[in-house]
This record gives sequence, C-alpha cells and structure tokens, in this order.
Amino acid sequence: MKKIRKKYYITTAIAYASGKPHIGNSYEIILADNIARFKRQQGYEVFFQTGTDEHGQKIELKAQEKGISPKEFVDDISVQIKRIWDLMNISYDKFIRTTDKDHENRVQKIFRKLYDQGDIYKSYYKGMYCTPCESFFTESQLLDGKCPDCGKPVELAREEAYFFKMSKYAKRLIKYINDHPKFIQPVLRKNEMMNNFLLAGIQDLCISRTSFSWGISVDFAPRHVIYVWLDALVNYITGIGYDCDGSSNGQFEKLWPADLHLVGKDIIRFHTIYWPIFLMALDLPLPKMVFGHPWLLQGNGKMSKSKGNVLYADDLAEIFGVDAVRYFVLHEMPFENDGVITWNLMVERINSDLVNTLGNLVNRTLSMINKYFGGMICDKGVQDVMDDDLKAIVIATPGRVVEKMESLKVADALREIFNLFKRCNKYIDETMPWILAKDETKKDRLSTVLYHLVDSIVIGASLLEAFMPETTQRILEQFKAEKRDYEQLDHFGLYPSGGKITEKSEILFDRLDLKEVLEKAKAIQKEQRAVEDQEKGSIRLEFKPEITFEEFGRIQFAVGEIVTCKAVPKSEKLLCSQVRIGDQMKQIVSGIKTYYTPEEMVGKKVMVLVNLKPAKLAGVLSEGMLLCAEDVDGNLSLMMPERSMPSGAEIY
RNA sequence: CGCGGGAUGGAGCAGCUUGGAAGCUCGUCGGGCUCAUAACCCGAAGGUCGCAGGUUCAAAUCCUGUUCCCGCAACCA
Repeated sequence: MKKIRKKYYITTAIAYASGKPHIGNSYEIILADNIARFKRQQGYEVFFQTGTDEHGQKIELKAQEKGISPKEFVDDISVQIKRIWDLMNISYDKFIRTTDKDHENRVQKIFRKLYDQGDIYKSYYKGMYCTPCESFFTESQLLDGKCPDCGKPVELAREEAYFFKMSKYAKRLIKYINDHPKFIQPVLRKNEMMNNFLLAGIQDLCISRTSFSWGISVDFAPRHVIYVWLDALVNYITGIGYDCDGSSNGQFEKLWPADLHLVGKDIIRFHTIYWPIFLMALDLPLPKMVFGHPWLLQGNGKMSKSKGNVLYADDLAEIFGVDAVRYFVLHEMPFENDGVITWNLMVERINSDLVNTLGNLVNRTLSMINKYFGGMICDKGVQDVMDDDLKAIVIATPGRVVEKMESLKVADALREIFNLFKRCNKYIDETMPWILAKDETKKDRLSTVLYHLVDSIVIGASLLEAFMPETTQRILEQFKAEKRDYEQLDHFGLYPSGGKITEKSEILFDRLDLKEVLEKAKAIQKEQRAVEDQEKGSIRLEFKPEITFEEFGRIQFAVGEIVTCKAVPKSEKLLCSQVRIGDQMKQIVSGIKTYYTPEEMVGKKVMVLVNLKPAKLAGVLSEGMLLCAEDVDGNLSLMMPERSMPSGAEIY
C-alpha cells in the first residue's frame, strides 16, 4: 500500500523589522518550530514559513534617525532576526522578506486585480489633520480638540486614498467562522472578534497611504503606498508562489490553504477578519486555523532598553543554552493567558526539570551501566510485576503527547514527557539496582532493570525531539541509540539487546547558581545600556525653521536661584519652586518630579525662561520655565551655568 | 463610566465554555535511599478560589455589583 504523505503548511507572523526581537517575539518562532518538528515526526510533509515585515512608516522614521536608507536599515535587522532564528535551531523552510522583489511584484498585481474587480475603490480619507505632525487623527484621539502629539490646532482635511470593501464580504465571513469552530483558536478569541468587530459592523478599510513612501507603491498610482498589513498578510501566499495572474506554481497548489497561522493575540484581528476577506476577494480558500497565542511578559516591570532589562533570546541562550531556553518558553507559556519570564523562574525551572529530573536520570543510568556491566546493555528477560507500571506509563505517553499537541497545548505535552522521566527515576528507587548489584544471583534481574530504563529513556528522548532537538541528540548519542520512529514509540523493548553505551558520560545540563546567573544578567544589562547610550549619541535632531536675531531677542533667559521647592499636590510629575531672579521672585511649576526631589532642588542656580506668559498647571500658577535637556527616553537634566553666577544674571 | 486582561495555598499556573468532593510544578517541613549533578523516592503542612450579594439541591465555575493590580500614545507577538 502506498502511503501519501499529508502536507502541513505552518507560518508565523513575519517579524516587524524595526528592531532586534526580544524573547517575547522569539517565543512565537520557537512554538512554531516545535509544532513543525512534531508534525514532521508524525510523517507530515511540513512547510514552515517565517520572515520579516519590512515596510512602513515606523521603519522609515527609524532609518531616518540613524541616517541610513530604509533598505539598509531592514537589511541589517533582517539579518539579525534570521541569525537569532538560526541560533535557536528553527527549522524553517522559507524565510520571506517583504522587500523581496517577487513578493513586491505579486502584491502590486493583487492590488490591481482587486481594484479591477471593484473591491478596491478610490475615495477620500477624512479626518482631523495636524499639519506640523503630518498626521490624521480621529475625533476621539484629539485632546481638547487639539493634536494629541503637539497640542496645536487641527483642521478638517481629506486625502485621496484607496479603500477595500470589507462590508461586501462580512456576512460570508461571519458564516464561515460560525461553520468552522476551529478556525479561530483559542475559542476565547473567536468570541472577542465576533462581538467586538464583526457583529458590530465592519467598515471599509483604508488600504493605501500617501503620508510616507517606504512601502510597495500602487503601480497605477505611484504616489500611494500599499497599506503594510495588506503587504504583510499576503506573504503567506506569495511566499509559496501564488501569483494572481494565474501563474501560481505547483507548490502553491499543494500547500494552500495553510494549516496553521501562528500569531500573537494582538494581531489576531488582522488574521481573522482582514486576511480572510482578502482571500475571499481573491477567490482562495481560507486557512484552516489561526491560533492567537498569549504573550510572554517580563515579571518585574516593563521591558525597557534604557533600563537594560530587555531579555533577548541570544543572551539567554548564551547563559542557559539553546535547548534550555526552548524548554522554558514552551513550558512556561500557558494556552490562553500570558506567561511570565524572570531570571529567577528560569533558574528554578531549569534546575528542577532539566538538571534534576532529566539530566540526573540520564547520568545515573549511564553510570550504573558502566559500573555494573562495563557499558553493556542486555535484556535478560527477568521481569517483575513492578515493571508493569513503568512500561504502561512509557507506552501510554506518546499517545498523550499527541493528544495535547493536536490541541496545541505544548506545555501540557512537555509535562507528559517529563512525567515519563520522573517515572523512570521512581523505577530506580523501586528496583534498587545497587542492592541487586550486591547479589551475584540477581545479576540478570539487574541487567533487565537497566535495559528497561534505557528503553524508556530512549522513547522519552525521541518524544522530546520536537521540543529540544539538540538534547535528544545528546541523549541518544550517549546510549548509542537510534532515534525511534514515530510509529514505534509505543512499543517497549526495541533497544537492541547487547548494545554498548558510551564510556564516559557527559553532563547534560549544568546546575545553575542563581547568584552567578544574576551577575551575568547584570553584565548584559550594563552592555545594553552602553549600546543604548551609544545610540543616543547619534540622535538626529530635527531643526526648527530659522528665526531672526531679533526674534531671538524677544526671549529672555536668566539665572534663577531656587529658594524653596515642594511637590504640587495631586499631581504626579509637578514640582513648584520659588525662584529668586535678582531682586524678584517668581513661582515656577515644572514637570520634573521624576528626576529631582524638592530637597535637592533648593539652592540650585538654574537657567530660567523669565518672560514666558504665566499659565496654570494643575491649578497652580507658573510664571516661567526651568530649562532642561531631554534624552530620547525623556530623562531630564536641568541647565546650570558652567561657572558660578549670581542670581538674576541674564543669559544670551 | 476610554479599551482590554487578570485576581485560585509562599512562587508560577491549570480548572470556568458544558456548575457536582480544589489540581499541577516549584518552594517549605518530616522520613527513606546512596547508582547519580546536595540529586532521587515517599509523606505532610499550607487555599472560606479578591470582596459583597443573587440563581441553584449544589458555584472557583452562571448573574449583578464592588475593590485592587497590569497592559494599551510601541521595546508589542
């Protein structure tokens, strides 16, 4: 009977190439890799696609800040991202970049096709426009009717743009989602989408921009750049060869529709509403499942580069090892709710599961075989009733793992595998090989016990491959064992009797010392901060329009001495200072409480803008302004004369 | 009332859709064992499931109200 291998097409969201991906971003790719490897093990012909999303205004801005072209910028980031994926042992089959020429061409064709068939139409984007910021805002975004960014007045404006007729397909989509309960996973997300968006009525989507240029232009209207989400989403089909002019290749015919799109819970909306509708418009079948996974969050406070506490997969891999990182993120990530990652938790988890349960099991088994039998493993067939439970559990484990993996509960699947290893440890205590070793007549029983152990470990290690490929390899090598085929996993006793294991066993995972780890963490933080400082050194300041000397003369600065200072009640950031400027006093309120305490303010001689029109801040009158320098993170530093100057000295 | 997520023994989580004796991992304490990386095995303590009402024979689970945390203007998947 000829067996046809079933295909399995899995994707991750393509990573936005605006910066190095932190451990949270890396979680998704590790999860995808785990699923892809597992499916391969099950005999599927897997195609695993990932890549980078490289267009958009944010990237344009970041490149500008760095003083390089957007393409140079994304080239660099894309390489960095790929390097981390490779480091983490990600078995992707295709790494797509949205700046790939064939992708860009196909996107343009898709846009044109949708336009030609009337799903895309030209109209006007209306909104409140802030000229200095070059941005549109909705009514609800405005602060007191003014621009939320700069506070200047906005005006009603309109801009030519292309729109997609979402409404045309909404009904069909609702029906599809209801008819395919597995389409959106977890179910919780399905309800969210239905109630918040679809049933509330879906509006046509503006799918072009003219406010920036870094993107794929509309070929028949080059001033317009195609909305990044349309650009990004279609990577799932362009990457495998789709072309809407009919020249799609066989790969596309074979792989589409995708079996699983793995995406973060925050972008599930794009994948379960816009994406399906685009596909309907292209007359293509919809993906079988979209799984919105939760986030991996840092426990103590938000990740911040300037705090230096962002966790990156490569740093973690350097300290803990690639497989330990894979293990942690897969294990710690629950199914629906967000997971937590801290140095503490990592050390705890790794020591307890990898070092104690697994590493020690392998080590003690190897050492007994070498000690008692010179490395020979033989099944002498001396069974005992106490073996039955071990065998039962080992043989049942593969099925349990499959069951959990089917529903994408990878953490539970991992737990099943480790229960197998725990059962092995228990078996050693039950059979007490060291007692058997003292009795020459029990030699065969001892050999049988060790054989059972080896066979169990080999099965467990084979199951572990999709999660921790390198570790599986290392375990099997030490036992000189072949990896078990998927179909054989529930058969006990396949290890060839009479095999010989490695003579000098190698420790699988080193015990971690929390103190040492924290020290290494500190070093990394220091480094991150240094990099950040360096980046700060190259801030690109946008200069305001020129002013004349006369205009400058209207502004008056002077040295002011802070006489008293106290916090403004009921405000988070404000300090109120009494400032002596020569023989006069002014009350000045400043938003610097985060950076200066009232006590340390007193006595400082600082630069003051003295002729600013008084205003009330949080109900307190302020008659001037203390001048500060501000870095990219908003840290403030007061300006003070370089040499001692009397209060009231004018600055110009 | 901006939106959203959460609150379950010391820590991290599961259980909630479809009510029916509160579970997992770690830690703690006690015991066992010595093949092994102070590891492994057994046992125990510890929770009125944020609070207050309601529905029900029965509520962590359903309903209403309330308090407190945490994300969201980007380092977001």
